[in-house]
Amino acid sequence: MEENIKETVKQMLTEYLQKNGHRKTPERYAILDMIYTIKGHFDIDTLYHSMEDEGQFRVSRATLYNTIILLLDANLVIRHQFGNSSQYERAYKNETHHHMICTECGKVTELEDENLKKAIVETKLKKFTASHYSLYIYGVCSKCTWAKRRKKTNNIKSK
Amino acid sequence: MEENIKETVKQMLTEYLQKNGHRKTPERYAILDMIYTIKGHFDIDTLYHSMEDEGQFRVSRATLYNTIILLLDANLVIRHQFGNSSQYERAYKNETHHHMICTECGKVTELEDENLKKAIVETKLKKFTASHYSLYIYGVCSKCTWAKRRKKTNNIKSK
DNA sequence: GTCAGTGCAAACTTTTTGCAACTAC
DNA sequence: GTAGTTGCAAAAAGTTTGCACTGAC
Repeated sequence: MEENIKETVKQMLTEYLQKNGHRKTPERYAILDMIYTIKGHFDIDTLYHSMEDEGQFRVSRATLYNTIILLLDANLVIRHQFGNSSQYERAYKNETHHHMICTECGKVTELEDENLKKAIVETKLKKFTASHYSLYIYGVCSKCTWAKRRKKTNNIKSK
Repeated sequence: MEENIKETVKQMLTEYLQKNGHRKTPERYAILDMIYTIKGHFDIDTLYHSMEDEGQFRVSRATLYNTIILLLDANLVIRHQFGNSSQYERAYKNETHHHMICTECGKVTELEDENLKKAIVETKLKKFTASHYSLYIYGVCSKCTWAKRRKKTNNIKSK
């Protein structure tokens, strides 16, 4: 099943490259394969090291940046922008999910909610053709809620 | 009315600073004032120049970064992360809106939709206390849709 | 008077760019 | 053969940090 997805996205890349007059380089396929091996989010640096360590295929960071742009355009990867650096994740056969981001510790938790998904998809947009979306809910995770409460109590005590 | 908002946020900042044992520096109030003068999004660089030009108050970039962190914590400013640099906007009395981002030209359009807003706010979250959220809808704006269509036609012709 | 806060410059991180070498076509 | 790609290193862009000085308390 997983292998099936990899084969499919490989074909999608081939089609995309052909249609747009780009070359089918081994680097591009190796990067795509690695991305569809990683589960969840990753940034360029993580991808760079994964390629070398697990993927046994060395590519430069420049090539990673170039290739990611192609893959974004081919709808094979999506980009997120929480934290300092861009985060990416595979786009094909990856259920759309929402993100809860803790403003205290930066932890990102994924969230599935059918009603919410439905509401967003059904929203009518003017002069715009939507392809995908990202919902980020900011707040404080349970762990940090307790940490914050402790801190506040201490502040009061020390006064 | 606008002045009223500025007065209110100034008071909110004073309260926040007092509660957390921070000093009431003129820089902090000048920055807050400038932020509530700007309509819409801004990044640090824009804010830096606005302070000098319109606000006639010179502050260093370091202070801007420091102060923004305080204002985020005080819920007086919210941060967005589209594009390369962080974008900010005032938080108080600023209706929550959603964003449509064109993946071709990068243009960001704001969107108001009551149903959508309701659906998001009413979503129950586990182990998480939400404070605010951001919805980014990616796609192609009408202008770029036409540009893309033209390009495609040309490609076919040239083959 | 003291220490939090500021300005400055240097450092750091992430991303982009220019160019020579390479290779898919 | 040639133009699209790659790797490298330098540059750019955005943000953080160290430190001396300043000013809010």
